Amino acid sequence: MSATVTLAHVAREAGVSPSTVSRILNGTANVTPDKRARVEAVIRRLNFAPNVQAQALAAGRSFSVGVLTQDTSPYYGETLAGIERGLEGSPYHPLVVSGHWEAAREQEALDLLMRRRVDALIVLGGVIEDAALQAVAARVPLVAVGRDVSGLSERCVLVDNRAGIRLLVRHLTDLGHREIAFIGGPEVQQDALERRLAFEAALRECGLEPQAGLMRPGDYTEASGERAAEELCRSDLPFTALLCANDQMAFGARLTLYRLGIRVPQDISLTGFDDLFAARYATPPLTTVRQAIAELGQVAAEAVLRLLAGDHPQLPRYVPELIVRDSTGPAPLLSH
Amino acid sequence: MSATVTLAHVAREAGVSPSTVSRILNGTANVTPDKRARVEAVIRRLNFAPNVQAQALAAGRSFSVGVLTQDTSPYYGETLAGIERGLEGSPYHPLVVSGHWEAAREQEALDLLMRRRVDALIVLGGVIEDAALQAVAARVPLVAVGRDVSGLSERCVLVDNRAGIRLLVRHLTDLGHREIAFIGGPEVQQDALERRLAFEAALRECGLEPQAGLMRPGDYTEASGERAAEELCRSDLPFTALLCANDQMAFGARLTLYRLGIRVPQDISLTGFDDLFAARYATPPLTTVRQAIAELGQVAAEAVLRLLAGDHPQLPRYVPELIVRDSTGPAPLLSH
DNA sequence: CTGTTAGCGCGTTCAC
DNA sequence: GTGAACGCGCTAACAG
Repeated sequence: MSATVTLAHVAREAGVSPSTVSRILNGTANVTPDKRARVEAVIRRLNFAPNVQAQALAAGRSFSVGVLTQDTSPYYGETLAGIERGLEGSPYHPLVVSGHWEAAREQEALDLLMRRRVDALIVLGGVIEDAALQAVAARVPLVAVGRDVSGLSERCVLVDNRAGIRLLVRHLTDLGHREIAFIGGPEVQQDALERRLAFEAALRECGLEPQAGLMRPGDYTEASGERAAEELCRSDLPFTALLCANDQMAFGARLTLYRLGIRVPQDISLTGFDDLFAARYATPPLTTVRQAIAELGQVAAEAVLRLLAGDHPQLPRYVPELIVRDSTGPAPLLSH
Repeated sequence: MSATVTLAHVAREAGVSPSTVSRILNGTANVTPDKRARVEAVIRRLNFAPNVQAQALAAGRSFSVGVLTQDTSPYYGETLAGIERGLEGSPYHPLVVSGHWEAAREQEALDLLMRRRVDALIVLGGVIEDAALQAVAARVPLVAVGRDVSGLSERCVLVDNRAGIRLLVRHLTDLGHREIAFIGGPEVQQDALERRLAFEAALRECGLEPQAGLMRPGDYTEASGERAAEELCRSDLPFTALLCANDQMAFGARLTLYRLGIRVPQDISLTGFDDLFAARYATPPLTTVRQAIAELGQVAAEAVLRLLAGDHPQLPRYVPELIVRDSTGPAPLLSH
């Protein structure tokens, strides 16, 4: 059990003071070339690696940015990948904790991150009150993704859910669909509510009236999409298109349609929202709205770095893009 | 900018010594009820949260376990979810870093984790030399998943790739398939090599001879499966089943088959390996081998906790299970 | 039971 | 340019 090498060991071995070693490590001041060479040699020989905890304690910064995520769905997986990429090259590293869409657990996660003295925070969604986020934002730079935190709007990376849903509805009505069913997300979440409202509004814009019987609640999971689609198909209300509030539910719905022998898109057109990586590999490939999730994560990370550097970064507004694939087609004559 | 509250503040405010506060925090020793009550009140009032860095430095343990993962594929996503679950309830938290399947970056990741003084390590796959892992294993408890590290075999959570592949091949031959194509993984990875060898062996067991023309290399990504399937279909060698070394490549291959108008399973039977969450939602649902990935992660995490507690946990051996879904069916008369 | 004294490993003044 | 001394916030002997 080789005892850990410390900066002091290096100093002694190199015949210099600890401060000198520290200076070389951080480039804090000039050091004679030969001394520097000597120290660097010792560092390599002893395989010295500075204790980050000690550095953090002494310098007052931990070089870690806390990330409050929610679950392990592909959605957050892709966002985290973006964050990792955004932090790459910087001395900062992400410390990820899940809140599981429960205010209490989100608060615990935030507490944990604060106790670990993260230098900054990235918040992905969540249902915790804005006040709690404002509180932590008062202590460290904070950027939120997919959620508009009151009082911190200029620190939020958002997509325009309204516009995205409208693109889908337009696309479907252009194809001749008039009876469009809808599976929504958990409305405790901002975006889920926005998408449902946007769906109803877009329908009206197209001269159609939302029908309660064609709208089912889901919770953004595949299983809920599967179930909701079942209910919709069992009811006798006819529809030729099924718009799901996110891709995962569309995947679930796809399974139900497959089981019932309903063809996509010949019998029913199917759409999602998010453009998860998997959407392209669905059968048939899923028509959806691109959120560029990974990019959102990366942008958030970069914004955090700027904040940490004392900047006041301008967060870009993201406009969703319609991605037409094979899961949508002309409306059939209503028959099933 | 409310200055951070320290243990010393609490002590002063409560009229006790810092040690007493520390004792109450850690339950290190008995304290008079009234003193304890007084201190706890102050803690709540001041909203005191101990600095984990300082605790780590003083106590010599950081309460974090490092996780070396590789990429952000669903495979690792599910494993990480399992690890998180396994650590839940314990005072330990995961610190995740990606190695991107490059020895150099994996080494960097390990260095980073050691500098952060993680108390233990969980290694997911990777291509770094065993020696490097043995080196870190000498400093902290280490558990590896999906990789057999020489000298640390009793610390490795493994699945029997041979057995899994054999289940698939048997399943296919039982269905009458004789011409089975194969898309393999990157053979720098242990499991990919094992699976390819197992495929050839299983074929022979069934009295069939592996045909080089029906075997294509992939890299475990959807895109590589897509491409490899294209090549296979363009070649004039007939086959009635396509066995992919993992689910993701099967998803990619599925897209190619869809594009070419080849029906699954009527024209070609398709199989994967891993049983990712998404396998059940493929169209048609994918026949595959269950690895219980999330469980593997959880088991690894629990093993690490036991090691940290001084135990010598016995890691269970995982036997893969064949999951028959709709992507496989009787072999058609060769025609396409 | 509880306060006092030392560090944990490093960064950072401050003088030299 | 460089070393000595001090402090970051907390835990752990050590006495009492």
